[in-house]
Amino acid sequence: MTSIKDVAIEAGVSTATVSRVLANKGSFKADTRDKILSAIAKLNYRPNLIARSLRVQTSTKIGLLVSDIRNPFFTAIARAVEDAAYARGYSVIMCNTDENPEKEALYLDLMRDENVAGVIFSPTQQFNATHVQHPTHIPFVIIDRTVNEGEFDWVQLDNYAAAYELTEHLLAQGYRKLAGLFGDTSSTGFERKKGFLAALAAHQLEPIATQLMPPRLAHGFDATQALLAQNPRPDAIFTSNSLLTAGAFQALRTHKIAIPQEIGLVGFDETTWSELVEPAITLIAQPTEEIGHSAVELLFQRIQEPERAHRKVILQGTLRIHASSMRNF
Amino acid sequence: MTSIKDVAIEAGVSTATVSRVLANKGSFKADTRDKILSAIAKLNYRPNLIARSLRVQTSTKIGLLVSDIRNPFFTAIARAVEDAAYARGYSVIMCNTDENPEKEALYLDLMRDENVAGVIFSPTQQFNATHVQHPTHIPFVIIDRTVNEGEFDWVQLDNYAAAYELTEHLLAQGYRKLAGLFGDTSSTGFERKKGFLAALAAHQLEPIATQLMPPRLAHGFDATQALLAQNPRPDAIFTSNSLLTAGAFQALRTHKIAIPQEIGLVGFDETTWSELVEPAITLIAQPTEEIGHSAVELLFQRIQEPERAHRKVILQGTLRIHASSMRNF
DNA sequence: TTGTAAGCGTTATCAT
DNA sequence: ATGATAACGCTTACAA
Repeated sequence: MTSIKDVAIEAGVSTATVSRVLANKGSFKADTRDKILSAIAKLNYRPNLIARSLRVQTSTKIGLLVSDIRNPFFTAIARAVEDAAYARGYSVIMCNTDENPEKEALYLDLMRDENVAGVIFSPTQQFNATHVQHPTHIPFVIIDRTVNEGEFDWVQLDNYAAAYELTEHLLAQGYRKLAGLFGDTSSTGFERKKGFLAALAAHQLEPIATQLMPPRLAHGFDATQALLAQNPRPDAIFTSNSLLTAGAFQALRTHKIAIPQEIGLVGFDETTWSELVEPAITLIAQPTEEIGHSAVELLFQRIQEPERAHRKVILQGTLRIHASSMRNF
Repeated sequence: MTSIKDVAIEAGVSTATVSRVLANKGSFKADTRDKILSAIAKLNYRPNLIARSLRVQTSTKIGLLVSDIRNPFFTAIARAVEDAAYARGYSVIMCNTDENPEKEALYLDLMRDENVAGVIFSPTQQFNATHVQHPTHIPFVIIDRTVNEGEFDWVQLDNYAAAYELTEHLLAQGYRKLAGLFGDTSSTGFERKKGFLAALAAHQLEPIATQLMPPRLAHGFDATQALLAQNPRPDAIFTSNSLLTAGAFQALRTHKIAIPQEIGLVGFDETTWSELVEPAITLIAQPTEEIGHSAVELLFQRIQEPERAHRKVILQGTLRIHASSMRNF
C-alpha cells in the first residue's frame, strides 16, 4: 500500500502539502502541485479513505437500507438513489435487512461505523424500539414507511389516497364483495388498508374480509385459496404489494377463476411482468424514480443543514387500469 | 462518540486492557473483565470499526458487486450471499455497477478502500482492462461470468450445457426455425449462444437469426418485432436472459402471436411471474441459492488461505418445461 | 507557501 | 495481568 508519505517523499515535500494539493485547499505553488501530481501518478497512489474517514469523521458514502431486496419496488428505488448519489459524487452502499430487526440493527450500526454521510432507510416495524435504545445522529431519510417516534425526513407515497382510489375503481366496476390482503411488516400495509376501508365506508360497504400477512408470494397464495373457500366468496381482491398480487394471481389461476369476470384483482407497484400476464393487472404505480431522487435530495439538504426543520414529501401514485379489474368491458 | 479511552477511564484500567477483553485475547482477571464489561454497558460503548480497520487492515465485511440490480437473478444471489455471510458474522455491502465500467471501477476502489475481507463480483466485459491497470490483492470470487485474464475463484452456471439442453428441447418439440436473442454485456450471453448453436449444429441446422443486445426488456421487444417482420419468420425464440424473455413475450403478445403454436419461447431464470404468464415460460432455472453459498464458501477459503490454487465451481441449471414451448401438447 | 506535529480510535509490542 | 506507547494513513492547526 502506497501512502501519502511515499508520495511526499517522492515529491520531496511534506505530507501536509500533499494533503493540501489533494484536497485543493490552502495554498501551494503550481510547481509543487505538479511535482506532487506526477509523484501520485508514478506511484499509482490512492488516498486511504478509511484513514481519512477516521480523521474527518465523515465520508462521501450514503447508506441505503432496504427491507426486502426481492421486492421490485426497492430495486427500482435503489437504482434511482444510486443515480442521484452518483451524480453528486457519492457512493451508495446498500444493505438488505430482510424485514429482520436484528439485521436492521446490525446494519444500522454498520452504517454508523462506516461514517456514512447519511442513510436512506425503509425501517421495519420494530425500528422504533431499536432506535429509542440507540439513537443515532446520522442524517436519516425514511422512505416508504412511517415510524411513530422521533423526527425524521420522509419520502412517502400517499398510501391512503392511492388505496382509496384503487378501491373506488373496483367499486365503479361494480364489484361489491371486496377482500383485502395487506402486508403486515410495515405501516404501508396498514395505511393502504385504511384507504381501502374508507372507500368502502363511503359507499356504506364493508369488506368481505381483510387479512394481514407477511408480504410474500406464498402468503398471498394461501390467503387467496382460503378466500375462495369462504362463503360468501369475494368478487374482487385488493392486494397491497406486488408479491401478494402475484400470490393471489397464482391462486386464482390454479383454481381456474376467471379474472376479472368472477373475481377482480388489483394491487400495487409496476413490475416487469405486471402488464404481461393475462389479464394485465390494474395497479397503483409508484413514482420510484422521484422517490429515490427526493430522498437523496432531502438527505443532502439535511447533511448541509443538520438543524433544519424536518420535511415530509408525499408523492401521489398513478392508477393504471388494466384488464384484471375491467368487468364492465 | 464514546471511545475505548472513556471505557478505560470508567473501568480504571488502560485502553490496552479494554482492547484485550474486547478481543478476548491475551490474559486478564475475571474481575477486571467484569469491570470493563459493565463500563461498556454503562457507556453504551461500541468499538469504532473504522479505527479498527485502519489498524488491522481488514474487516468483517464482504462486498457484493452486481452488474444489474433489476435483474431478479442478482437479487436472488444477493439474498443467498447475505444469508451465508450473516451466518458467519460478516456483513455484506452491495453495490450496483449497472453494467457501467466507470461505476465498476469506482466501486472496486471503494471496496478496497473499505478494507473489505473479500469481494463477490459479476464483472462487466471491460473488467479485464480495468483490472490490468489496477490489480488488486483483495480476495475475489467471480460469479455468473467469465473474464479472460487473471486467475480467480469462480462460481458459474454451465451455460453452454444449459443452452444446449434448452435448444434440444425446442428441437424435440419440432421447432426448426430458431432465432436467438443474447445479452451482449457479458460472457454469459456468448456462452449461451455457443450452446444454442452447437445444439442446432448437432441436427445439421442453422439458426434463422441470432442477435446480441443489451439485456433489457426494450431491446428484447424491438428485436422480436424485427424478427416477426423477417422472412422466413422464426417458429421459436430463444432468449438468454429473463429481461429479454419479457421483451420477447411482450412483442409476441402485442402482435397476437400464439405461443407456443405459432412461435415457441424459452429463456433463463425463474422469476416471480415466469410461471404466471399465459403460457408459462419454459426456462433454465439457476440454483441461485447454491451459487451464492458457494461463492461465500470459496471466498472464505481464499481469505483463510490466500495462496491456494484457484477453483472453479460449475453448477448445472435445471430445465423447467412449461407451456410456452409445448407445441406437441 | 510549506513543514511540524497532534490527533482520529484502535491494536499489538514490549515492558513491568 | 496490566500499562505505555508506537503505529495504521490521513487532515489540520499552528509555526516558520
